[in-house]
Amino acid sequence: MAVREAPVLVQPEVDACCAPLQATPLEAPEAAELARRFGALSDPVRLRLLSLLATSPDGAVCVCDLVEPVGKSQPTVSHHLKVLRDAGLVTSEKRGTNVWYAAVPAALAGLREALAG
Amino acid sequence: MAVREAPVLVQPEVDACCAPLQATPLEAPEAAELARRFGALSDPVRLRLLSLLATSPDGAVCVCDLVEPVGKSQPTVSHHLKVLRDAGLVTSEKRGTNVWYAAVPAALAGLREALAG
DNA sequence: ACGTAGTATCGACATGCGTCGATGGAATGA
DNA sequence: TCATTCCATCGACGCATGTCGATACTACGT
Repeated sequence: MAVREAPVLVQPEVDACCAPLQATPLEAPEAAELARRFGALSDPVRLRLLSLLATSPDGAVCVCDLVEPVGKSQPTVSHHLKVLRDAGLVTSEKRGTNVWYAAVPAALAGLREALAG
Repeated sequence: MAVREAPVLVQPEVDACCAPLQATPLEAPEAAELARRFGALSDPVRLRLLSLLATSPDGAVCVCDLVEPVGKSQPTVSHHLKVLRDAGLVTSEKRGTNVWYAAVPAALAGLREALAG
């Protein structure tokens, strides 16, 4: 928890998954992909982690500073971060022995559009 | 599947669950509630059902017209509709022997706000 | 009263998922 | 070289969830 300098993580490309629910009836493949992404948001621990990243003034947070706030074991936090990363909602970057995570705003925007009216 | 007159369903009150993820770090109770709602969107069948309701020109669809499009058994469709209703994303109304379901746009808007940047 | 059609519920099964302790692996400092 | 710190992976456990067939229930038509 010592003072560290937060790196600025590169934001990955994000592919806009699906058309809005209200546009046209969702087909099976689109629905599966959207469900996978919303599934990443369907756990309270993951939402809190994502919120911690999104509200970080530096834009990135070290894993070591994520474990205590959510009150789960280190392996559990690592697991959830992996789920978020696989869903494209966060990015990570190794910096020495530390790993920094950052939210991907464009990915959140993409999900928002799927819910657009 | 005969021609039926679609009723206009009353839209229920929706309580704005949570502040945006980017506003302030999500606390456990808020996170649990948000996760519950996103969990309702984490299944492809439910997303397709919701999309069918949201794209219906009449604003409401009879259950009997939802079973075939999603390709699941009637009990399974009934189960998913219940999950969506418990999450406040859809409303239902009995009309004779039929039950009509409609999307709740305000609920979708609430989730969109939680993702707002 | 009786049969029929439309939904919801029940019971059961398989699978997925969250959780943790233990372990492995990489990078740093002594 | 060795110990330490940080993070990811593994293995295992219990619980939640998606799915279906069978069944119960309600409203309607005859």
